[in-house]
Amino acid sequence: MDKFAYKYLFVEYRIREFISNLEVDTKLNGERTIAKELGISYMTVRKAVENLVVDGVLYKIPKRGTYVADRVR
Amino acid sequence: MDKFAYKYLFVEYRIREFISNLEVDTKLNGERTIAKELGISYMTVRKAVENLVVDGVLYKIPKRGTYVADRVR
Amino acid sequence: MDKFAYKYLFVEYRIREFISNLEVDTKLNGERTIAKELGISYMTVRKAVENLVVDGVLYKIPKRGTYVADRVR
Amino acid sequence: MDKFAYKYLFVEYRIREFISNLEVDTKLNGERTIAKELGISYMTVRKAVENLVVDGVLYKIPKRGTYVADRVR
DNA sequence: GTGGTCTAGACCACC
DNA sequence: GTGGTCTAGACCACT
Repeated sequence: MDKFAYKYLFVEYRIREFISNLEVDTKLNGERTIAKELGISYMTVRKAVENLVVDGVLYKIPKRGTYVADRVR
Repeated sequence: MDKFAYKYLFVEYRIREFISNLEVDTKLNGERTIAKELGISYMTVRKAVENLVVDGVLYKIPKRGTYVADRVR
Repeated sequence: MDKFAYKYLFVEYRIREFISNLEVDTKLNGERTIAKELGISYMTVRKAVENLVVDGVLYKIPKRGTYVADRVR
Repeated sequence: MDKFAYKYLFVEYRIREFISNLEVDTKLNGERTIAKELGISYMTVRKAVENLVVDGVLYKIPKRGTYVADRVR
């Protein structure tokens, strides 16, 4: 983790790793749950997820959840 | 439209009005189409739609479209 | 209040009214407090304040608060 | 810069880097100046700065300037 | 000079 | 066709 300039880059990496085995449209755990799992703050997870949405790796449906998109590599 | 300080506020109002009759998850026209319909630039429509996404009124799935969310009013 | 198409327009009106007597740079109550005072949801206040920031009537300093700006008319 | 998927992510990174040594409430250069310095368009800088404001890293006072917020790291 | 809005195009990746 | 990014200008209000 030391090699990441920002924590959220680390979180992004971990999420990418985690979802690489998942089907497209799989629902992820909530951001607060992920935060607890990684022992990291909610805001950091929020930022990481947001970036992954921008990257097209995840997509969000408000009030429903975050899902694996089709640009997972 | 004259009563709106900014065009994007006008666009927000028009979209809110338009979708008030629509079911959740209804797909909207593309942003470029909306721009043409309103005789307004694409980037301005993007800003309005983005605001409505922040408000939880719409949600976007990248490369797929923009949809009515469940926080309409 | 019936004459407002959206609640947040009503809230905007009330806030404008309230701050019209205040000095520039006066700190407002928190958005959740305002929500309770008006008996209205936090999200609605959030939206109203956001619009007033866009209008230059209020400005926000993250983690610190919302303040009366100099465009109060 | 090549390692960033989008220019605005590069700009975000550069600004984060730049302000990491600065005091809270330090005023940044104007967005057009930053754009020229980085040889990039004004609207792209605006998007990056907007993201950093959402992140709580910067805050803006309209017509006055952009400042370092207290959530720097 | 500042942030804010707006235009009228462009190219990209993906579906 | 979709959303997303980006450009290179413009005009505005206010400081």
